[in-house]
Amino acid sequence: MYHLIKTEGKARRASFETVHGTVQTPAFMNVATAGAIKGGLSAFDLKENHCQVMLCNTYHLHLRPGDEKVAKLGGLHRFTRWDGPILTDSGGFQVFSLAQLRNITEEGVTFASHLDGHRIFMGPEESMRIQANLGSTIAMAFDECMENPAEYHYAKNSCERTVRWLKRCKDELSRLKQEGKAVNPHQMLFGINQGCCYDDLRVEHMKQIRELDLDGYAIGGLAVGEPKEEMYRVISLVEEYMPQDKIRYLMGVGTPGNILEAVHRGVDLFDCVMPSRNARHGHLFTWNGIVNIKNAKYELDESPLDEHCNCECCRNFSKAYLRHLFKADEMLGMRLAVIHNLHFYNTLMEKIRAALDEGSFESFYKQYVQLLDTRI
RNA sequence: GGGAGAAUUCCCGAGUGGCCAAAGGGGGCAGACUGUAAAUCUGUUGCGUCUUCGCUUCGAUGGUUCGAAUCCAUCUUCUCCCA
Repeated sequence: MYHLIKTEGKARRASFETVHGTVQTPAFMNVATAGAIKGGLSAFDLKENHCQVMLCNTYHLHLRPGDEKVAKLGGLHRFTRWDGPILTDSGGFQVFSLAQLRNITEEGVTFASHLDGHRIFMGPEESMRIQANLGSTIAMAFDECMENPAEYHYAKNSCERTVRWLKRCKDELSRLKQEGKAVNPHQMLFGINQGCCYDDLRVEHMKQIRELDLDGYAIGGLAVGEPKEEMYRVISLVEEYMPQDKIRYLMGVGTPGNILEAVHRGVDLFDCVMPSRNARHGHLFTWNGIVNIKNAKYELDESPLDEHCNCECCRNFSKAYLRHLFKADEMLGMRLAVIHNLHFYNTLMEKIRAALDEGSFESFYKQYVQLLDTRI
């Protein structure tokens, strides 16, 4: 259940109730693809770093260890020991990002496993069954995330099919819940808007999926190569047609600057691989800008990564030590870096929420949009 | 004591007369990363006013040659084999 607390311009401060707890939005979900944050963080690390929602992946968990096994083990919450909300991505994006050897039909998609190359079929029903086994708080609809740019007629057909798939997802999930086959009987379903950068397709698709009265709505197919101005334009366009009383999720986005811009345009929820992946590569977000910790200039730098940050890494260690850990390929380096970046993202969201609470979001936006965009 | 072989740019290691400032790794330096197969990918790595240019470099010194990392002589160091 979505409760809008306050708005400032398009920006929304809200809370979102789930059976696994309430999410204060705007929020950033921390990506734990295979049930763990890459870099060696557990659910308890996430809790300590102010994570509200963990995101796991249908496709990956289906392959390994297998969703039926996860169900036998009591579902993802019990399995990972994360007791907060979990959102599972549907597998639609993997079809797009694991590009090789895929064949899309009305029924679903056949594609090659990245683990051993064996052919996998996944359609709306399969995705829902897997997610029901995983027992996530929120299931995502099975969609097609198109290449950018996509040819207009292809995009139009794809959007129409995604609507049909969405209806099948909704039907299948309610069937599973009715038949007691969902680990989480209160599992929610979010629909995903597509349409590339074609305005009429985006709008038409949004209008159609909002009719289905789902628990939340996502904007998909962005940040896949288009210029960021184009992304912002599409967000603003689609936002006009999104229900006011439902949570809005911008999938896979993005940089701190992207997130601030999207909140400014009315988005509530985000996820992105960037903080964790970049952290593993030594690319760190701080309130003074980007730090590439591997740079030679930090060799003798005894100061913390970010003096304004309260994470385990910044509270205890110097840049010189962190750099050394990276150079020496010590696992601790990656772990500390990932902790820091996630803490930074989660803190960014806290600051955004605080600004909205105080009615000072507009000035916060003006103060940070430049900094976050050009320096971070 | 006798014999054989080797010394290459930060490291390992190709190269045996011109197309060699010298392959390929590693390391170094820098950059990328947006619903996560990837601890991955890209660029760069002798000096110079960084150039279809010049200079210096392939253990050292001297020589052969129009031209040498590559051939010859001597020296130095190292490895292996026989005593």
